[in-house]
Amino acid sequence: MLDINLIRHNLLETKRKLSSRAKGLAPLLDEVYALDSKKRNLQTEIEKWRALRNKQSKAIGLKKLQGEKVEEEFGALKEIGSTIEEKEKELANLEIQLNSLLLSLPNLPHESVPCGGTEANQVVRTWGEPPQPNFPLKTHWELGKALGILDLERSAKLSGSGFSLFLGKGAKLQRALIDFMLEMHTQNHGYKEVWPPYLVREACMMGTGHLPKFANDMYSINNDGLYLIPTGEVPLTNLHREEILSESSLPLRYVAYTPCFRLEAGSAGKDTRGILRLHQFDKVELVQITKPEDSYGALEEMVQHAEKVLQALNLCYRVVLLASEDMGFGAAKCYDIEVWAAGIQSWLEISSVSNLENFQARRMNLRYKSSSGKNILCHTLNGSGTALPRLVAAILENNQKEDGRVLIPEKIRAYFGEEYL
RNA sequence: GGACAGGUGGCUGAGCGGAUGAAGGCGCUCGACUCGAAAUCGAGAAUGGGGACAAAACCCCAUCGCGGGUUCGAAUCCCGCCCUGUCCGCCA
Repeated sequence: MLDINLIRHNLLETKRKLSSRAKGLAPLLDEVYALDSKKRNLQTEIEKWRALRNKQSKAIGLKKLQGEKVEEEFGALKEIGSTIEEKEKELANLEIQLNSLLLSLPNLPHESVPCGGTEANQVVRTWGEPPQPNFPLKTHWELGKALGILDLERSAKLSGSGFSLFLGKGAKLQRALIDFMLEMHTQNHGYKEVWPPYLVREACMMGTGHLPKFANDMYSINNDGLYLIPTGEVPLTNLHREEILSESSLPLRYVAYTPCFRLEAGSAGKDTRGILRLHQFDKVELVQITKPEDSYGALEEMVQHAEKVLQALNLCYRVVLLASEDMGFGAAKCYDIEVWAAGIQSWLEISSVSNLENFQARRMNLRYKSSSGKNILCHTLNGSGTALPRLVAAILENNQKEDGRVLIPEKIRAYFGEEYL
């Protein structure tokens, strides 16, 4: 959520920044501005009436205590009461309009973010070399099927398209990769391991910004109003919703393995082969909660934490700084990490690391008490460290041998136990 | 899922229709005493918002789990919901 004070005092600047994300957003800010001033006028008026009522009610109480008659004063006060009630309804209405508008606006891009669409994305660095063996390369779904570790026919039988089913060594590989990544982030990068719920309340989804705008992308439980998490970011970031943290506890670093559930309503027909786009997939997620002045340092750090995973697995990747129009809803700045998949000859987005600044913190009222005694909104960051299906796809396709076997990266053999799939 | 008991400031805990934004205690901050500390004494200290202002002081409003209702007036009475605890049931 944007800071209403920013819109009040720097309307033009805010409009300019927001416009770089998508066309048509600037007029909404005019609307916010108008609603807000209307709201404040009405609020001031109501408060004057309330002050009057409080004063007179108190006077009645005093009189009554002294045994004086007070009944004749009730009429006038009752009238004030109904005036207030009427205006309060009007105010509540304004507030709902204003709030739903504010909740639907994306975050402002950081000044270092390039303006434009995907064509303006910048490759920041590339690591490793795409493998170029001298035999025809198979895709991960061909390899998975041939090795008997990935059965997409049967996952469709169970759940329809957009699900995966790993068997035997394929299943074990999932477990090994999860374990490997959790160990790395907890032991080397200072994250605290968390095993959170995968169903959360509506308030959590509001807090991270997945609601109200993206209800159509999520699975919900109509029995009790809970939502299946689309990413581990949701439970991790919401851990401290509505809290005032102590300054010394920051930064907080959390890592969790979770499954992720996405309806993918808007992506019908995209990435239909293999396991590149699923309704349910697994991910190791990193989250940091920091002081405002520390968040951009933390962002660079987190990208490197995710990179370490790919480096350890010896997978070629590149880091991309996303342009303003390509970033997610709440991000002020975002890096994607794309891993090379040799079989399908493509870069796969395997991690997305974002600084949300105080966008989520404002929604979830997440603050810390500074040494001066002030309560200050925290900054929140999240990033995948990393997503599993695309990691598996990359390992399969990049490490395949001519005879169809797949070499297990050395660093996870301790977790996996064998040299080949 | 059922029954009962609860939800009040950083914590504990009183208040159960009016002068209470909230007693007492603990903790915290500042000051006095002290060579220093402890003890003692004094003072201060919630959050959000609006107004005014260069800014602060200041004025006002809201907030006692959340949302409604009754009332001139609600932490207090009524209704609904959420959460916590205990017991019972069910269950991995």
